[in-house]
Amino acid sequence: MAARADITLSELQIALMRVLWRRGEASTADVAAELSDRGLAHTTIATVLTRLEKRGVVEQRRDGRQLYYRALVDEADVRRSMVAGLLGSLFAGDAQQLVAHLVQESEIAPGDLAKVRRRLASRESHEN
Amino acid sequence: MAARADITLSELQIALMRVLWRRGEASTADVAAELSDRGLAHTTIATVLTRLEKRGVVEQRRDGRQLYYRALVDEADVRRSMVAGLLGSLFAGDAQQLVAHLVQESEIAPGDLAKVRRRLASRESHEN
DNA sequence: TCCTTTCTACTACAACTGTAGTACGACAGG
DNA sequence: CCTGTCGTACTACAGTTGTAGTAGAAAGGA
Repeated sequence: MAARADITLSELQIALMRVLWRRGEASTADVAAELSDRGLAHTTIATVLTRLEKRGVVEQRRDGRQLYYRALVDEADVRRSMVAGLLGSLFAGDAQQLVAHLVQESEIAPGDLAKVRRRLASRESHEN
Repeated sequence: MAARADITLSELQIALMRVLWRRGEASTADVAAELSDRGLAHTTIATVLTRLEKRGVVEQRRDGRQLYYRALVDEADVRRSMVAGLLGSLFAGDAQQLVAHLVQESEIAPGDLAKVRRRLASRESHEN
């Protein structure tokens, strides 16, 4: 639900969301614990979470004194809009160029393209 | 040159840069003219250009009263860092997942993967 | 020379972000 | 009951971005 077109999140925001996506629901403390390697104050985490809530990206549930958060957009939604954004502004909307870039920058090996295709083919059946 | 690691630009900034990349050098007016469909005031263009200059992303040359700008980073640099950023935060650094995403979201057809690979292969042989 | 057009420099301001401190209420251990 | 701890709410502040107005200088036309 709530597959809004434009869901652009910052790196930190995505990091928090990833915790929610993985766990389904998480308290502020849970999120802070998982991101403890960043050395952020827990109030920082709380602030970002509150802002995401205000923005409608996550929802908040209260249990006693604690707040539990749950994502309102899924990872695919965010990927969709952010990849589309990058594609549009830097690759003239041409995904082939993006793939070519990945290969040239050695982010992916040419042979892996076939691998991806095979993997997808076996997963989907209405494909040619 | 100046292939700094982190060159993250906003959509608007990229749009300005694209003009510079295409033309090599362009005055504020040139850039404004090419982006006139956005309905921005030319002072807006000038402001953004100045900020990019301050940030070291472009350089400025003065000719009489006019300022001419020239990119100090090339498109590949920006693509590199921005794609890497997206890859890292949203795809766990796994480019195969990104390619799979592109196919699944119909940004690219499975058959095009082979096409890209072929295209790159033939380019490779011409490469000096 | 004087008025008008054209640029740039400077200033402004609202959003959003990263980051965190402080205050205050609730709860658990003595 | 008292006190420290914990968690949230609120406040703060600097940096970036989008957006643009205004002032002042320069150049051009009459």
